[in-house]
Amino acid sequence: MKRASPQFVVQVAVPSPLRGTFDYLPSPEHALPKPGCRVKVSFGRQQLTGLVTGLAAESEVPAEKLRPVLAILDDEPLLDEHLLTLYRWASNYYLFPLGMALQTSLPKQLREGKACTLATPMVWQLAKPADPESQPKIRSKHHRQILDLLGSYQTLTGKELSALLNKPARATLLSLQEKGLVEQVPMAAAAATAAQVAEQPLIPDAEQASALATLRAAKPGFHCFLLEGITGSGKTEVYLQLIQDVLAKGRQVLVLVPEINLTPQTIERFSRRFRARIVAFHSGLTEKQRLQGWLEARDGSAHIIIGTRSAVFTPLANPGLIVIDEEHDDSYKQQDGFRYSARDVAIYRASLLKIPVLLGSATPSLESLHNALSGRFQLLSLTKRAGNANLPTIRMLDLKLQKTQAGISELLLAEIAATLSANQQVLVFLNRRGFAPVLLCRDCGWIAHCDRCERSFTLHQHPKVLRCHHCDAQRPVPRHCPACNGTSLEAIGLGTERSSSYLAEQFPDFPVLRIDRDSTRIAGKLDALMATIHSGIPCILVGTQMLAKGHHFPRVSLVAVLDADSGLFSADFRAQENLGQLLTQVAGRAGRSDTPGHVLVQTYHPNHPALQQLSAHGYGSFARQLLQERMQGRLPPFVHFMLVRAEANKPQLPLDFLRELAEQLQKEAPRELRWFGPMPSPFLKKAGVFRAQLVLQAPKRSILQKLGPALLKLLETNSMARKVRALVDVDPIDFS
DNA sequence: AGCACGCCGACT
DNA sequence: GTCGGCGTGCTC
Repeated sequence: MKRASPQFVVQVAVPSPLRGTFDYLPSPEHALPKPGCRVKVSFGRQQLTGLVTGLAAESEVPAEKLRPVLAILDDEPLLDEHLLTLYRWASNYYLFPLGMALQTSLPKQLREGKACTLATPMVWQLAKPADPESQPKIRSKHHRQILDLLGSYQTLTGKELSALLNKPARATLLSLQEKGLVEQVPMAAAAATAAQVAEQPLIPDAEQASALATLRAAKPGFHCFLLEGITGSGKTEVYLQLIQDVLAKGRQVLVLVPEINLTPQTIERFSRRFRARIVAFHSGLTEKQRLQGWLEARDGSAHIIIGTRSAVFTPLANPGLIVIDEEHDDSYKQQDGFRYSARDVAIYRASLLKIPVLLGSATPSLESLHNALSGRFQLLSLTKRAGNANLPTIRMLDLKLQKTQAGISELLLAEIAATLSANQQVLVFLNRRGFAPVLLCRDCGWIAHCDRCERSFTLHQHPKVLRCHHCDAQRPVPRHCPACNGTSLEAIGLGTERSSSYLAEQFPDFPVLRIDRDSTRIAGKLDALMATIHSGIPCILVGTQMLAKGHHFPRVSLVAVLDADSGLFSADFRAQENLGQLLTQVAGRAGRSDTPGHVLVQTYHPNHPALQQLSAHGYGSFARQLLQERMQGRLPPFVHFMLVRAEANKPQLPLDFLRELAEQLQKEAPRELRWFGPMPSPFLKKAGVFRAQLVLQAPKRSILQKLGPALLKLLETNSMARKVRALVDVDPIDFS
């Protein structure tokens, strides 16, 4: 039966793993909620906070099943139409439920349905004089100081003023307010006063100037630029000067950085340059601060928004530019749940917003490089180091000709000694934490291994414990072999603890600083280590990737890579790309000031073409060569992957599940689709769960995308669906 | 996911 | 006798 009056249904995305949105009736006593507003609804037996994604004239669901919206939580949309479209696209592209995608990137308080009426912070500014002729005289020094500060900073919060003056400012402010000299205004209104430049930009060199000229010459609208600039070439200066242009037009800038780069120093560099409201989303924020930053970005009072992966979904009132620093960094791809790539989402967002996006890296991903070389992105290059610093020379050190102890060859030992006595610092890179990756019984061959992951335990000495690096399992170190009771337990292989303690023995007069996830677990420890390094005293740094990214070590003149070989012969087709990026990034730590640096790479394969190319011609040429190989091997970025993984507590279930899936999917599969599997995952068992996977490959993303809905339906209707946890990873980077 | 219903085993 | 194990069903 038809309804008498026109009736709308409200489409709501709720935080549930179920796909699609759910229809509700508008509540009779309220107005229709607008798309983008949060609502409270009953969902099964629970009450949830959902987001209105649209209104429809009618529902496909039988009318008697429809329940009313219980409450409307926002008068005005929390998310604008653009952001809603972006979320919808991402949910669709990454085959992840919209309601849950929304949930992962909204501040917690908003997810939980709390009101978002956080008071806009008030700031002080100079009042417009009512009568310029009759300015009252300022006698108090304290009064004068405050007026001067407001004169130069334009707006400041009471807290900021107190901090600048180093004493409470509130009483003085109130008295100045009484005299009509200062006034308090909400932050948002204050933002109308544009961001300003606080520190003069550096003078760009010829390459920077040319990159900037290209960036500035671009017509308004969506453009994607790839800034390929070697370490130390001044990419950040290019970002800053472009950001300055955008701020001058009164628009906001979103800057994405890898987690490891979001340090106080990065934020400080931006705030030194610009007198602007900068919001940084980092892990140290309280929920209240996170919400505050989110709201400031949304209402436009924040000019610059810096954040990691999830910041790509920050609402922006007036966006003008997106910058993605270190665009090759794997941390832009979320590895669980909503498996989106913040880099790709950012590019799509820029295209929706019709604004430019600037990707920067010393070691661009092959995806971006391919886009740049094929003309989809515009390529900008910085090939020279700023100032008089030179690029370090890279030398291979053939381990076949050398004796090693704790992974360190005699020749390297001598180089380290020479560097230290020349008052320089040494960086030793080894991408493995702990003392040794294997504990072996020499008598019977027993190996300490984690039965939840079926992988060997890593032996740690500080504290002395066996740890599984794939789950959180931990065991005491046995004194006797548990299998044969023998005493010939031996640590096999190499970790940062082992190399650093050996180096500490060899160089007792110099500090040996180990920098990895273990040694920096305690808050403030990393800062303390960094302080020692920056004091400039000769010392040895031993560390993992943590050392390779972001930090500048001006006094390091020797970089040693203990083991380059694991990246050369890996089954993972991205291993060489990652090795090249890692080696180049570590090498870039050396010789950044006036001391020339050099890099020693220990390897059993000094003539491996990848290493040769890298050391002789640098990453740029190495990466272009790899692209050729990827094209011939029909690998990304020339084809695209989608990975379906199944997990269960019995070894056979995931495989059976995927076999059934593959069989049914085959009926729908287009000709261009290729299959790999189903097969057990290379990393068969993780934290006690057995895993299998099916990889789909196609020459175009759209082919995989078209398969999405059918795939999801099959995952739901699979006869084993209740016993198996299945997930889809679009554009996966981790196949293990 | 989250929650409830429902039908079988070892405990105060 | 019941407390609680987790298989199964459902969510506009």
